[in-house]
Amino acid sequence: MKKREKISEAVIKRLPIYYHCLKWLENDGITRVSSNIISGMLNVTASQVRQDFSNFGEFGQQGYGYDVAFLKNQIAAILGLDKRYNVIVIGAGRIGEALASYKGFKNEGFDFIAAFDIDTKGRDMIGDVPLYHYDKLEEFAKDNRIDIAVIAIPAESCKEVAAFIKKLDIKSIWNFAPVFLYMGEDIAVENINMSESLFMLVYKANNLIKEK
Amino acid sequence: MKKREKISEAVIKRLPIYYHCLKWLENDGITRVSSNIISGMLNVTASQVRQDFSNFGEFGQQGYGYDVAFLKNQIAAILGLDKRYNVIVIGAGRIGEALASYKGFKNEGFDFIAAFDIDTKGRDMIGDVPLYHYDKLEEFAKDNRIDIAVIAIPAESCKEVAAFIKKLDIKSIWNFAPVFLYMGEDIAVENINMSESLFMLVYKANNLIKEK
DNA sequence: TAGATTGTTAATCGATTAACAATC
DNA sequence: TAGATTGTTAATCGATTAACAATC
Repeated sequence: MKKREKISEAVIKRLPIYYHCLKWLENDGITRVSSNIISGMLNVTASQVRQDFSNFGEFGQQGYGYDVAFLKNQIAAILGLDKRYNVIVIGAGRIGEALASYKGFKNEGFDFIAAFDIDTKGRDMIGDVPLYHYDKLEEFAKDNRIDIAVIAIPAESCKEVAAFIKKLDIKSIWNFAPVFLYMGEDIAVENINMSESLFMLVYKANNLIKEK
Repeated sequence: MKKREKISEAVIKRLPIYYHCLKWLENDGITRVSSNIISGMLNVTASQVRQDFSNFGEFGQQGYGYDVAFLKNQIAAILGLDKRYNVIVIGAGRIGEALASYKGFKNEGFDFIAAFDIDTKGRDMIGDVPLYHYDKLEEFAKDNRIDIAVIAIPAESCKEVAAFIKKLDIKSIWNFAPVFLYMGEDIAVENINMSESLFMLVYKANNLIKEK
């Protein structure tokens, strides 16, 4: 992997898309692909595909294209998907429950090791994941490596919980609370903002016909 | 509202953010705001704020700024949030259940009127929303106006269900299946792709220290 | 070899930022 | 009026696309 300068957000956003595309090709038994074919499968130009990849190294061969399995692994490595991650969920409401119970994450390298809530409602598990009172989080964090904390609680307490997560020295927050969370330089945050997405959908639908 | 040419995605993506910001100001009893203050609250420049708004009209006053309530309503109207929408959920698994049960949408103008699944598991409601067998969808669509269909099913059947939704003449799809759905010009789609978001998070976390 | 396709440089396009006249 | 802040034009910055030499 080439030494990377500063890769733009736009490029990074496309990496998971390439990754999925390559996984799909691999599942189909296809071993070889060109930037042109990728361009046809996704909403990108062939030029963009080559430009994007060349940020990280030279993964292809002139006259041949790219080896699907090799390229997939390279992109996985760039994204950090060659490692496993320990994940906890804060908030055992419906969203927290859905996330903790979803079986698909394990395949991708994400192990959901615990869930926490201020009210466990008598449950001690959600799906296969042990559920603890939120009070136990600090102790749990001492005894376990936690890579990612999922926030799945109402907006009100989101910032407070995020600050606590930072204090526990967890480096990544996946935020489902309807709040745009910005935590500064030394902690990674991704916000899933459903209502923003829903509003965008409505805008798009209302402007379908007008656009040409 | 000014006659709009072609507004860029980048601008549209910021509208829901402005909207939330203004709602927040309004709740706080603040009646007046400048582009400079908005810039301070969000991750945008004052210039960008004014540039964005001016795509749709002249909402401010020199020397004064913007009236919060007025601006909020203008943006709501641009997004189409001045109307109500009928929503159905396809898939009564954990995600579908979480969405159908979430009370917050009603406030924003979204009425969840029904859910459908190929296996209702003996339930006839999820939350306050009636649950029907998927077979009943076509009939239901004849008797009811459906503005938005939420897809909350596994990846495999997503495209098929999406095609059926299109056939029913529903104009918007909010897709939670882990598939990038592209449906062409005459139907609006928003994809909530959780695994892409999770991958981005991992990339960000792995590149925190290196960046500067 | 001839054909195909990469990686990269240069050209274009679009979005963001800066600046400022207009004006409340 | 003087100060503040808009809406807009021009300048800058960055990302996308096109083109092509290198080479498998």
